[in-house]
Amino acid sequence: MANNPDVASMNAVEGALSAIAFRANEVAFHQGDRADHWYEVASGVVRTCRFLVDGHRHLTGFYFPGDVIGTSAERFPASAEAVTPCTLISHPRNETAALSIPSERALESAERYVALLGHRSATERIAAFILQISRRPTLGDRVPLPMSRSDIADHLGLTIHTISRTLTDLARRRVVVPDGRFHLRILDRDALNTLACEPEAVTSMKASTPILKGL
Amino acid sequence: MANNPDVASMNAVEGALSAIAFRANEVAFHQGDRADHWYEVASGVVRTCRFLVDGHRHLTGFYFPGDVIGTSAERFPASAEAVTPCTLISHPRNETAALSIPSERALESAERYVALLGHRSATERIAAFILQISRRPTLGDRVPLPMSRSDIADHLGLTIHTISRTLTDLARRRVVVPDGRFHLRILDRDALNTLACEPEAVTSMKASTPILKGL
DNA sequence: CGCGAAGTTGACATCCGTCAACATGCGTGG
DNA sequence: CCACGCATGTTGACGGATGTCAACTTCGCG
Repeated sequence: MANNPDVASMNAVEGALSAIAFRANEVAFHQGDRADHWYEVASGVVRTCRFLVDGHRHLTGFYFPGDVIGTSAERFPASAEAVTPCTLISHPRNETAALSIPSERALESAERYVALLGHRSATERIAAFILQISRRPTLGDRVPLPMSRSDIADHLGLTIHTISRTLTDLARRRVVVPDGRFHLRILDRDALNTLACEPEAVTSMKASTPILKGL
Repeated sequence: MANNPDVASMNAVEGALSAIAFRANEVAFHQGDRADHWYEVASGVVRTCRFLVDGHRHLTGFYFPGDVIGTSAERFPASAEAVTPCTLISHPRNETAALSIPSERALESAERYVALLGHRSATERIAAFILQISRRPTLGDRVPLPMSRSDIADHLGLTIHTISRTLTDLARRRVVVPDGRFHLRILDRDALNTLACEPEAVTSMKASTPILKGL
């Protein structure tokens, strides 16, 4: 329902584009579905989910306006659900160009993600998460956080309790404070960067696990 | 040095193949190098590593004879080192066919890996790790474990102490026992499967993080 | 006003990392 | 053949971070 002609015309290069609106928590597509379309977020926020047999849910990512979903494989490796009411533009999957580059990017971000989940504390994960969101264009120090604690928890591999406690602690330390119901305000970006200490890969090194033990 | 003509001829479909031998801990290629060749493990075991600025090492995978390395991207996302003395067959990267499928597979295994690191206990990770190795063809219940504890730790996001303790515990419970210096013997594969409880993704589900809480 | 969902906070338990001591294996050199 | 030293692995004691359980609060909505 509620098509959005403005949005649809934004990218109307070919004829077959269509904009689809979703209510919060509606499912845009399911994991395993044939990916004969890919999607661009026009408005709202989307999450991609995988459900594991042990009952856990794993959110592989959040997608904001301008982001694209479902370009990397022949079938969707995760389902997509609306975090907020949102509009998606669906693109038929015939332009072959859209294939390899996003795939590499997906792999790259997967690797960064692995590093994040590997051995990092709750504070580090949350700091990195906030910074990641804050880094998208046109955003200043006011970071949207439209997803629930449970969504964040399932994305970072933590519990809602730890999320809550850590955010309270960051607020007490005046690093990021709540700003309205669905936003955070970054007060001390340097501190946040230090906390996150992004584990970017370096090209060469001899050290093993212990941090600069005997060096 | 020490080329292996038997191995080199095994796959000699084109002319430009070459087999290269490496001693244990030698580096086959570095992270960031142009991937104008890809490699097939002919003998021995190889690990792929990423080094993070915080001094941690992250092993993205282990490769056994028959496995291929470095097919997914234009530049190697990780360096490759010999775990044991090994022989690699290098293939020039011109056949375009080798690109997209392995890339999807890499992404898929990355996602499984993320699920593994997400929220799973040391025992679950180690059980899954052993099962993963044991699953390769021609292996029975005798699982090769040629890599050091430190390698396993850096792969699973644990410490060598936890690895050691957990293996001891699994042996005490008669699930897997040491079998020679570099092998394990699986005594109770069912128990191992239960412990690992492979978090295979299912296609639909409503549950959130808590395991079947109110259902 | 009341109810349920979501979030916060506290008490407690548990897992795993850290520190430290010791054991084992292996190569080198006497 | 043994002595020694270093790398690797094992084990124990301990503490801290985070999950679990439970109580309470807040918010949105009828």
